[in-house]
Amino acid sequence: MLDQRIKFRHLTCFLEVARQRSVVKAADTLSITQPAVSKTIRELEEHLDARLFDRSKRGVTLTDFGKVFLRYAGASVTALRQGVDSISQVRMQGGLSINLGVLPTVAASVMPNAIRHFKTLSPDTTVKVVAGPNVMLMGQLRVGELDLVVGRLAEPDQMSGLSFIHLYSEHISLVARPGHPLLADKNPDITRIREFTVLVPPKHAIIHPTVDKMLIAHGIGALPDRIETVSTSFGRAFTRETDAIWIISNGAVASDIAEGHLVELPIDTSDTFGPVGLTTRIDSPISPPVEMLINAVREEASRHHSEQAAAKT
Amino acid sequence: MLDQRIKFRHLTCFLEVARQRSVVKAADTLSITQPAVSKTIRELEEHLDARLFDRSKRGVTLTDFGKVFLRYAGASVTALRQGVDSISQVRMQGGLSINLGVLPTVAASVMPNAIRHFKTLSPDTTVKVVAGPNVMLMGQLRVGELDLVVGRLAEPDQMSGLSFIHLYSEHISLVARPGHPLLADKNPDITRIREFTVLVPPKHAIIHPTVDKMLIAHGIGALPDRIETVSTSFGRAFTRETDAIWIISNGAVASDIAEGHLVELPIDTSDTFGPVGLTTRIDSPISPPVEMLINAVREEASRHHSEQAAAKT
DNA sequence: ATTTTGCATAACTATATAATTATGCATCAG
DNA sequence: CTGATGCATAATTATATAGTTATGCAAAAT
Repeated sequence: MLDQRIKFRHLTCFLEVARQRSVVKAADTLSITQPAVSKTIRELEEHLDARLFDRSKRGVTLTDFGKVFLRYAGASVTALRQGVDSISQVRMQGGLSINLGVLPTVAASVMPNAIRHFKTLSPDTTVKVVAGPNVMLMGQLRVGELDLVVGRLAEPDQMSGLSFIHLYSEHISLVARPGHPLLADKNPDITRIREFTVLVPPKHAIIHPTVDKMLIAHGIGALPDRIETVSTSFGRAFTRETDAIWIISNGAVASDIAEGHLVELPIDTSDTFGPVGLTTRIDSPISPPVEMLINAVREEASRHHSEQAAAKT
Repeated sequence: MLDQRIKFRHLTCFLEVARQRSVVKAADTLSITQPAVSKTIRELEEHLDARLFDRSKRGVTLTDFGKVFLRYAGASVTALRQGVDSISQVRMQGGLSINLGVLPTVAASVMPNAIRHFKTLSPDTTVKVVAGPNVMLMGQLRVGELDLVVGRLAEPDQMSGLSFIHLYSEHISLVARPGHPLLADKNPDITRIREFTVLVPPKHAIIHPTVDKMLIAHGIGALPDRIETVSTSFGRAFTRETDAIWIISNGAVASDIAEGHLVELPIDTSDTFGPVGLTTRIDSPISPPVEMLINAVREEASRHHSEQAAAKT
């Protein structure tokens, strides 16, 4: 049971004594007298009903209890400090803000609902949504310009210092407009896509290497007539109006497929199965607002996913 | 600046009022009178120099400040609660313990040093190291029996509810004893490995599908003479004493290769490049001791990695 | 138009607190 | 042996606290 009488004074004093391994020095930096420190520590020990320091005549050392408690005490005061800080931040800027990077896969599927849900929970937090090539987003995330990036797991060499939270997995799809010539055949020869314009992800896209591998695995070499694009809005419009074939992560076109605007080509893309999730920095702790957004995205993703699974049956 | 006079009484009272949206109800559940709650909230507001609630005649609502502060206040009391809990845990069990799952890749390379380093930082924390098939370890992690699993990133479908922190990436190696017949040729025909006994990871190993794909890509079908094993000690001994070829993640045999006990076959395994890292649960927050261990592993991994890079030049 | 609801304020009281100074006591260095 | 170091304890004091009861007051409900 938590002793309500514990003040932050006790914790900061404890932390200072632990850091300095000395009551006298701690008293000095805290600008109070030595007996005051002694007494404060004793109070804390009484409240916790555990000895935190071993006292000797040559300084003090943490007991096992103290060593353990040290971490939690630090976390506790840090949290409160952040709380006080963010209050003044709200006062100055008129609100908190989250900077969010969004990759194409989720930009149109999971994220709109997730953010909508988050905004009902926390309407005063400004969410800034940034789209762009994943290399750029990961760079910004690492530097701290972004708090969170949602999308496919980036290539290993870009992941240093970053943490990945899995949401679901998806594959890459080849889609075309309904009534596309290739679809006339029930089991079309997939190498025939070389006869058409193909929209492919550009070099810097996460799925580029995966797409390459898949094409090779299916015996399709270099595509003679190709357009490289990241723009799903362009890809969507272009594919619906021409005979072009669009190679794109499934999430980006899932709703279009469901609504019949686009049709998936019958090709085995199981090799392209890959994880979609949330990427964050490791070093800086996740702030509560970001944590709330993460939860909202996770919830929405699982809902979204179960819907998709249901739709397939 | 943090007001030292803030007590946990203030925070818990604040949290309760925020939760109930009512001073009267909060007073009830806290078993004190309504004016006491009013006063406590006012004190907290004075200490923070910010209004936390809008008072109306139909309950109270959080202000923007209050909404923001709420999260941090929650985090702060949670941390202290955990601290108090872990003290009693230490008292009962005579020490904290971390349960750690270790996959073969890192069992012999990164982890020994990492844990040694961690023990110098936190000698009183018992570290229990569990090895085993990854499916089992991931299951235990999800249930809470393990706090952390270190190794290759598991297949997407096992990653739900888990978070992955990238450490480095490695590929899969084909190794044999020095002086192996295949090595007589400078550029041996790799399909000839079918002529030998091959040790391969079993079905439930993380790298199993990757190995399968690689074998197919190199035009090697089913292996006629194969032994499936997870045991690196068996694999190591068997490979050194016979003409068997061992397909195993590079990390598990890196030191043997460096010391000349085993030799890598010259085969392109770049497709098998994959992330190695730390897997944790998302929902339960990472406790300070586990966080320290994570840092120790990360440090050791980057040191280890830079050494490897240096060794290659 | 009352009554009820929900919170604030005031007045009061017994404790608790947060310091202080003065002092004691063991250990360690010289 | 002596003094310095480092912490604990005691005595003291002004202030803060954590509650209490009693009361007020505006909005909402009846």
